[in-house]
Amino acid sequence: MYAKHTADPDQATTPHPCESWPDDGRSFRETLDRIGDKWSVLVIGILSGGPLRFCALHRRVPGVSQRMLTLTLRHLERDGVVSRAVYAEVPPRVEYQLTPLGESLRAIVHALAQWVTDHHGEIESARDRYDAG
Amino acid sequence: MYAKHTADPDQATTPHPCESWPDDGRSFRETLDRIGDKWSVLVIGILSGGPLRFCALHRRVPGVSQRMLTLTLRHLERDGVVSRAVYAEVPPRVEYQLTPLGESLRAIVHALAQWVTDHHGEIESARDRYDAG
DNA sequence: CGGGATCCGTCGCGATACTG
DNA sequence: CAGTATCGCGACGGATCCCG
Repeated sequence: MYAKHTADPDQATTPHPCESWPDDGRSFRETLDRIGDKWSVLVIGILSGGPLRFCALHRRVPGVSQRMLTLTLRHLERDGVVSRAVYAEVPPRVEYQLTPLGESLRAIVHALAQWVTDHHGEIESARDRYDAG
Repeated sequence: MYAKHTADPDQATTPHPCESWPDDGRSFRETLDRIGDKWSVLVIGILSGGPLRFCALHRRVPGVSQRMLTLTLRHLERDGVVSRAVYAEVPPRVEYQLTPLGESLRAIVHALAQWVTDHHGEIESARDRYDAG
């Protein structure tokens, strides 16, 4: 809206992609919506321990429904983050595991898990303080 | 709702032998729902560049409505990630900035931003491949 | 066992209008 | 400038049934 007042692109004032997102955050959003949706991070974190079958995965994400787990896995598979291996056996077996692309997310997901673990108490007390005041 | 047929509160007695998660994901979810919601990461990333007023923030997250920006900021404030400073002036001025807790998220948010930037192309081609096959 | 299809409630989220 | 209030739609997500 207001970016017409000068011919000079304002990229000179953006040293880090974080403070002023490239593409104004739109291309970020597309990807972020996958990584940041309700279950993706949990699934990626769990799969970082090794390949798992659907049921085992389901057991380890307590709140998720089969539908959402299926959808999450489909999205992650579409984005090339997890791979799906079907073994034509009886009973049928399907194993999911991280692709190299997914592996490259491990550090971030683990850092996030660590952060949440470390600061969960702080956040809870912050909420109490906010709700009290 | 359904836990009437047994005296055992199953939600607290599931010692998941989780290989990769520090907990079973419940407390993780509570916090993750805030950090991982649609706009929080973008807002935190932008605020990592320094304090900003509401309008400036709004301008830097083009897709967000004022309503969602307000709600996001309220949630982040409640969780102690963002602080809100009101200056009783005319015109009114409100500045948002990261708290120390929020600062501790900078590295993760930045890493996430970097990852998205680095792998956005991979993900797009993965999607094309998936949609084609 | 894995998961697609369907029904359906909830609410996230945007658009709009109004206040201080 | 910095919000709050209200409305409404569409996506999200759970429950259920059913098939390979």
